[in-house]
Amino acid sequence: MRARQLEVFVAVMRAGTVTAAARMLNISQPALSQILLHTEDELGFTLFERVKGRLRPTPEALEIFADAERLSAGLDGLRRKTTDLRLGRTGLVRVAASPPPAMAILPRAFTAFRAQHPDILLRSHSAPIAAIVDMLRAGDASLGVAMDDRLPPDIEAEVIGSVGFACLLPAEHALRRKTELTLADLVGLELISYRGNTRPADELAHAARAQGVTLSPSLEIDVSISAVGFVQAGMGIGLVDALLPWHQFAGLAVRRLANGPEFPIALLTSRTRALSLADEMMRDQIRAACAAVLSEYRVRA
Amino acid sequence: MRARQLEVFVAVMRAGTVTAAARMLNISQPALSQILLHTEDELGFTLFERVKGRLRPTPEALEIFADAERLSAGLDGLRRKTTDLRLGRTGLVRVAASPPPAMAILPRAFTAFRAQHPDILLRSHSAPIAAIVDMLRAGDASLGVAMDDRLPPDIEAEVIGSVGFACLLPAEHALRRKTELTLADLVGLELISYRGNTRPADELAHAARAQGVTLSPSLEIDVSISAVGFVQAGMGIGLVDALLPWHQFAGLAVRRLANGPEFPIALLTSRTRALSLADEMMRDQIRAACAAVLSEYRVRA
DNA sequence: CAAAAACCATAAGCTTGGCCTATGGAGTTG
DNA sequence: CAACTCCATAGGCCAAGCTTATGGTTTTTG
Repeated sequence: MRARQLEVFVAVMRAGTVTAAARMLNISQPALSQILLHTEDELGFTLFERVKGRLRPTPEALEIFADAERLSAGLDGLRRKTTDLRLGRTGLVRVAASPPPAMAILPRAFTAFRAQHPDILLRSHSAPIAAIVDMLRAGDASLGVAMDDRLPPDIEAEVIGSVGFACLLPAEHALRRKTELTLADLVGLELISYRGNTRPADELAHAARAQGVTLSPSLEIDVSISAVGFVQAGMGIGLVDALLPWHQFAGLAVRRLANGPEFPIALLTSRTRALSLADEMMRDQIRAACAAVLSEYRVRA
Repeated sequence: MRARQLEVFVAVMRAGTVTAAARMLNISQPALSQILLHTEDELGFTLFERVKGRLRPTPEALEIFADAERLSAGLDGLRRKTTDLRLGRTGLVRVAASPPPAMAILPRAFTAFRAQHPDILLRSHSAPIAAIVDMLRAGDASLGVAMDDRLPPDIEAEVIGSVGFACLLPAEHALRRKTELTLADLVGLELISYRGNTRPADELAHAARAQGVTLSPSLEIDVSISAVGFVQAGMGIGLVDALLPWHQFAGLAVRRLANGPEFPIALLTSRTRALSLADEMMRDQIRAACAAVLSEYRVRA
């Protein structure tokens, strides 16, 4: 039994006459009549008795009607679902990002995405990079945004921008007079920065060596945002990525670090998993949002 | 989405490769490949990523897989059901009959039917004729067997035989010497027979008048089988249809009534309801069983 | 009571779906 | 590197599904 035959049968059962059923399905009466006759021929038993030019359901028709109706409705539902999928009107996009892009880029990307596709569920996971990789592998997220492009081979990293470092000064710190700081300015000061053996810590150490200075981070952090509290408490100067919108936090002065290393901003996807259309649209939005955020930063600097 | 596309999609999801799926569906690999490609084209999004010659389901495919599988299974189930209906391997046949045919004809008809169609449920309702008509009208039974052919116009009655009357004698009654009785033999005796204003009572009275005798039923019954107890108790001679297998009851002697009226045996159907194939097969069995029973009676007589 | 309306079926013709066999290209493996 | 496996394409066939045109029945209506 083909899907069309099912629809025709259900329509005739509901409408009572072939003509009305044809109207319901927006096809001609002979077309529907043919399908119905052909269906009966294939089934091997009649579905309707023709009596005085009218149709009367046979017991067999009554017997299969309930199933036919259920299946027909199910097919309709699936068709609706697929058109929704085609138009990107349904689905769930999960993005895992480390905190700086999660706070700086995703809000903008999600806003633009939501404006275009109001019916797609969005989920943002703020996680350290190792967790992001795990989520991408497991399919718990289809997109990742991190500040590292050195990743396992099964993770594809597309660099969509880069940012330098920012120095977070306690509100009344002397260095706030300068609009830009260099590594040399920080020598001998209490520094709050990334723990050793991480990408940014290595890059910072390398840059310092290149510039002939020695830095001594006295407080190591894991995620840049956790520096906020320590800086506010006056425990030192935060030396962190410039991406996170630090100006949102009170009690901080933010200054660019000149001649420092750059963080790549990478869009991560699993090589073993395909992106849905919705994912791809979100990826575009993230690229755009990243570019927009970076250009704003450049203007401000 | 056509049913075939659904099946192909499910098969590919389950099999993992186009080739294996084609084997599952017993079609050629190119045929399945085409259907899959065409389906993706119609849907507007890809269901599988082709990577290194292999297929990998897209998130969209995963999203609709559950529904597709459910629907595909449902279609399979419906197809099985329809072939069962065609072959008469499923269904329910309900027959309403008055007690004499229910006891004399239906056992034989049901036995033959069951031998041919062991999977069809059978239901026998023993009921007075008015109830049979109601059941046929309501669809609670599709076939009826009664000993009357004068029925409302919406009930079709096909006479499939006729039987005369039988006289039920208490075990030691004097009349048992005769192999056949006439109405004249019964004059003046205590009779147990149908209540007035019923078809058989009228016919009996008419026959008696025609033969110039007067009968005086002293105990009126509704259904012939209820005569058994009264006859066994010696309350009189039962004058009832010859159809019911009276010889099954102990303490009775059965003698044919010669020159008495005949009961029609009628097969009843509703004119407003169609018969299922199973109903029609049962109707044939009832006709055959009736003929067989009547010929046995004739041999015995 | 006859004309109009409603209903179903058939006929002829077209487009597309679904299937085949044959073949080729791409990737994996012994 | 050759054999194997996998998927896609090409060309051809038949049946499904749709159209318009038309005719036969039965019911409704003026």
